[in-house]
Amino acid sequence: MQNRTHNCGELRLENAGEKVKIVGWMENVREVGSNFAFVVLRDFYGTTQVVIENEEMMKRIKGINKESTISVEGLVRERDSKNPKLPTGEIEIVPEKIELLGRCRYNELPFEINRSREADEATRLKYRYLDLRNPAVKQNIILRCAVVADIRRRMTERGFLEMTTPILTASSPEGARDYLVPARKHPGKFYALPQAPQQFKQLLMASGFDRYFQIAPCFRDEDARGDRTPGEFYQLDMEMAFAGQDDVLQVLETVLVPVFENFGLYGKRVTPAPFRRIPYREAMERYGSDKPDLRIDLEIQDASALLQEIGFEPFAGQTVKAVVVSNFNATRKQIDKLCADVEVQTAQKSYWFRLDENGEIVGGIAKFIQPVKEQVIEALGLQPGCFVGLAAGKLAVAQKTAGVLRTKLGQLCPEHMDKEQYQFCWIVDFPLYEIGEESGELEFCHNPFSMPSGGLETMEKAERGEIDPLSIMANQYDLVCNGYETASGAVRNHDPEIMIKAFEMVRLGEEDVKKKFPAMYNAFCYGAPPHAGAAPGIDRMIMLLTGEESIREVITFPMNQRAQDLMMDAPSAVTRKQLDELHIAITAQEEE
RNA sequence: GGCCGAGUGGUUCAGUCGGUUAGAACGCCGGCCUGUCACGCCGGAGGUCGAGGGUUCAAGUCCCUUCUCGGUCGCCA
Repeated sequence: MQNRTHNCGELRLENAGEKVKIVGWMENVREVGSNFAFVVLRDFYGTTQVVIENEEMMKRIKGINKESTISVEGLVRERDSKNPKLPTGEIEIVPEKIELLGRCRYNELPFEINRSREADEATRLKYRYLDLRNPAVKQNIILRCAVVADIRRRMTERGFLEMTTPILTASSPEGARDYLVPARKHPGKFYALPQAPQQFKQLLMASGFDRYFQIAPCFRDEDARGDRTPGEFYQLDMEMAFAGQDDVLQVLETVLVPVFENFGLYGKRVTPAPFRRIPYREAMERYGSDKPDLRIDLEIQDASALLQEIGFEPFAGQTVKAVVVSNFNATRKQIDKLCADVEVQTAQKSYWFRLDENGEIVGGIAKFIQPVKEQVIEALGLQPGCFVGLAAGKLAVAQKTAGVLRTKLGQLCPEHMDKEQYQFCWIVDFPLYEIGEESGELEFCHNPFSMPSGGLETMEKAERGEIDPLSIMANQYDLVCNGYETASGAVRNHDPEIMIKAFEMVRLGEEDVKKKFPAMYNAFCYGAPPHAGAAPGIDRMIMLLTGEESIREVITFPMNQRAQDLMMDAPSAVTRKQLDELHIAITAQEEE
């Protein structure tokens, strides 16, 4: 027999008596007698048991290290003792011929394949090809393939064309740090890897493509987080011509809900479309975050007027935000841990007190609350058994701290957080401008591509000083799921005149627009369609679908926190000749 | 770049107040075992306690420096 007749996951009782050939990795050998053993053969599809019953085969097997690849030809036989936990647990193979296909030269591996998830992460990344042999690790990647295929089908069905855009492109003047690529033919000049195909997809709209999408690689030279891989990531980049916010939201809702229902952990427990739309300011006020976890039923209340003047120093003259938790029964130890965690994450202190079962104010800052007890109970709607978490500071700081407090309190109280579901919402009406923390001047809040709400009229009013620039909203939206930002998009600014006015507000002008976005500015001067789009992050979506907390678990070959590929040893030094060709001189060299 | 945590046989960890020969589980090697499936039983090998310096009669343990990994803040239009 040349090729395998079956894979390791498909043989069943009805195959008994057939002569077959299977191939795979020798996962384990269980010797249970002098010339009697069970060999577990594993391939992509599953595992199948091979039974060794004579001296010849025993010798053969003993000469082969585990994790070698072998082929086994033999007869399928019903097992004497079946294993109901395995799909192939009713049969075994009685081998006539065992061939060694690829020898594993080591009898000790960096980690045990089936327990690789417990191993040190750097070791896993270095030996990622072994880590991926673990079916539990491989499963996330398989799911990712299925999800991407499903998204492609759904987008294509809706008339979106999948188009690729350049990977070597121009450095973009704003946003994250670029990855630069030296241009051999142009000494001193550089390509950049795109942070997103943003400008290209908008140019496609100007070209008359009506609906575009791409599973697009994006490159940003920024530091990693648990939910953010360094270097590169993928997004479902999409854009629609002659379309507005409602069109984009509707497409994403109808594409993503079935994806989460079919591939997620919680079946049909997915927010039905249309999702709630929460204005940015309201989200900050009620949830203390622009990516609220709506699985938590707690909301933030304002307690500034109530608590500012009670003589508790940290509250004096500050905005005070409160999170009230009913039927609270966590321990003192848990509360202290909670406050410590909040402080680590926000660099802000948080405060608390409780209204105990007897209606007494106790714990934390109780003695400061005591004098205004009745007003506090009334204003915050407290019942006996309530816990009140408090944060204070300038408005944004108090909101953000209370937001973290809210999330942690939700996670602490199962009664207030129904975890087993996907809760979606849109955050809309982001401010177009903000006062930059360093500059103290007006700056773009998010990105300069979004259409200001109200368009030209709004910008003219702002120009004449009739409205505060800070009150201008952008037609921009984020998709949030379970506290993660899963997509970001906008109705784009396709009008050169509005673009210039938007730039003028931040002390830039026509020349700056032309310089920063020459292609887009010029293209839009030749008749551009109104258009809108968005970009859900694929990696984060797979995290949500698999329940993984580390983004590295859903990427085939991830880099570590310091943006190194330990398996390929990237980044690495290059030869002098390569550098010379690229007209690159290294001025400062790290000790190596 | 700041802060927090971790680093001990191949792997995951324990190691008390500084005190005898640094332990366990899994893995590996050898032996036994004819229905295992996380097989079992017996025996064995395997350690520069991340690195360097210091305190001490004595350091895995205390102090200083440094490296590495993870988390977090800054950063991510």
